This record gives sequence, structure tokens and C-alpha cells, in this order.
Amino acid sequence: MPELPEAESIARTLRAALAGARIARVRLLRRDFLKTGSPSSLRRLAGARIAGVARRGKYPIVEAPPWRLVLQLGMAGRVYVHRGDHPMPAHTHLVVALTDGREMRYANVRRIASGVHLLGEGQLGPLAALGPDADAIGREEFIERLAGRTAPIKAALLNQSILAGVGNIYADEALFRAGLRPGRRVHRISRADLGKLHRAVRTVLAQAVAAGGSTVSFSTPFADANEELGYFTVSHRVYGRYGRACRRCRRTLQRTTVAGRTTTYCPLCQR
DNA sequence: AGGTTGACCTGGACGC
DNA sequence: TGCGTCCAGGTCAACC
Repeated sequence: MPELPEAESIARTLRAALAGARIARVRLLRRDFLKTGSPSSLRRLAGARIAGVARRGKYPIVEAPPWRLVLQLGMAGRVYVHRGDHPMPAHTHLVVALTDGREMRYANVRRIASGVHLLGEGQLGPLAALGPDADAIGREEFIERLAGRTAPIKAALLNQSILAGVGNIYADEALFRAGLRPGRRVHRISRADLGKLHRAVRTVLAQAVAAGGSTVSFSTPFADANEELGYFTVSHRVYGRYGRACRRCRRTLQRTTVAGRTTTYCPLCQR
């Protein structure tokens, strides 16, 4: 479930906790969790200083020049910074031990669409396929990258090579705010409405980032590296509200499938 | 090349 | 209590 706001929250927390720290050693507890790079190159991280923590799309990135460690969170990735004597969380797959005795621990109970990528200088790994960040893209570029496509608008929003950072929650939320049906084909949507959608995407992501991300209670709660829960759930207009009344018009929210994803929308407010 | 679909993974909710 | 079934969803490969 981590989308851009959750990844941003994790990146900020990690940045505050880790910037300036030096890596003592790295332990890979599950070999197949390293998607780019080799276990031997992981060992060469020892001695590197963490300059900062960035984010691209849904991926927090630990920067330890000349290396970058991309954290692919998938649906259930969690990152903790603990003292070394703190009990190890279940399903921990990677531990970055620091010279000050703390450890950054990456845990993931569902090892799906997830892992870590160790990138050397100039290497892009999974970053190569990403479009511009959804929280920063300008209106014209947003429209340009979508223009002419025949896919449903929701499928396009979820396509990380068009736009990076939007997942199922914020796709539904942005489409509601823009008044657009998730199944509408992109080329049938006017430029003015795509402009509205651009504004909705930017707005909903900004609000969610300010709130520290979403917590969805039926699944593993989202928590950042300090284990603070995000509280954007209270602001969801449609996501997870199937069968309940639309907050705007009181009509019952409908559920359907678009791009293989559960999708909730208001039949009256979204056209 | 763009679009679509299904596999991957596992815990929790739910039905019987 | 206990078993079976379904669902969540980001990413990627395979296919149209």
C-alpha cells in the first residue's frame, strides 16, 4: 500500500535519523531480496557515509556515495531505525548496521513487488522506468504524457512510466475529486478535465504528505521509520468506502474493477 | 508500442 | 476450534 506519500514520510524520517551516519556493515537475511547488485557489492557499503535519503515515486533511496540503496516497499514494506539490541522485527530481510550502534532494518511480511536495489555510480535500476514524480509534475507535462492514450484513466494513473507515485488509494481519491469515472478512456477526456485531474492529483498527494500518509486498518497499518501512524484515512472520500454514502451527494458509492484493481467511485459525482 | 492480464506472497477476515 | 476460501495490491513478464 505504500504510495508516494507513505514513501515520502519514510524518506523524511530516515533522513532525519540517518543523515551523517556511517555504515558499519550490511546483513542480507534473504538472498533473493537483493534485486539489483550482488551480496559482495553490499559488503562494500561498509565505511560509506549516509549523505541523505531521497525519494523517487514510491521508492525511498538511501544515498551513501557512491552508492544508492533503493527500497522497494511493495505492499507491506516497513523500515525501522533501532538500537542494535532492540528485538529484531519479524520478516526482517536487510539490516544496515551503523557505526553508532543503531541499525536500519527493512522488514516485509509479504515479499511481493518488493526488495532492495544497490546502485553504483550512474546505475538507475528500477528508477530508469519511472515517469516524472506525481507530486511535482506540471500541468502541461501531465496532459502531454496522457494525451492520446486509449487506456482507462485509472490504468494510466497507475502506470509508473507515465507518472510515478500514484497507487490504488490516491488514484481513486484523485479521480473522485476531479469528478471523473475511473473507467473513462483517456482520449475521451477533455484537456480541461485532464487539467482538473492534474490539480486533484497534486492536491490529494500534498494533503496526504502533510498528514504523514494513509493508514488502512484492514491491512498492515502504514508506519514510518519511527512507527508513527499516518492519519490520512479520515480524509478518504471513496477508497475503502464502497457501499457507504458519498460524502458530497449521499448516493451509495459503487465498486468495480479497473486495470485489475478494486475501484470505488460515486456514480453521480463522477462522469 | 500501447494495452491487458495474471503470477507473485502471506496474513487476516469470514463462512461453515 | 479448525479448516477452506477470498481478498489486499505494486511490479513485472508475457501476450495481444
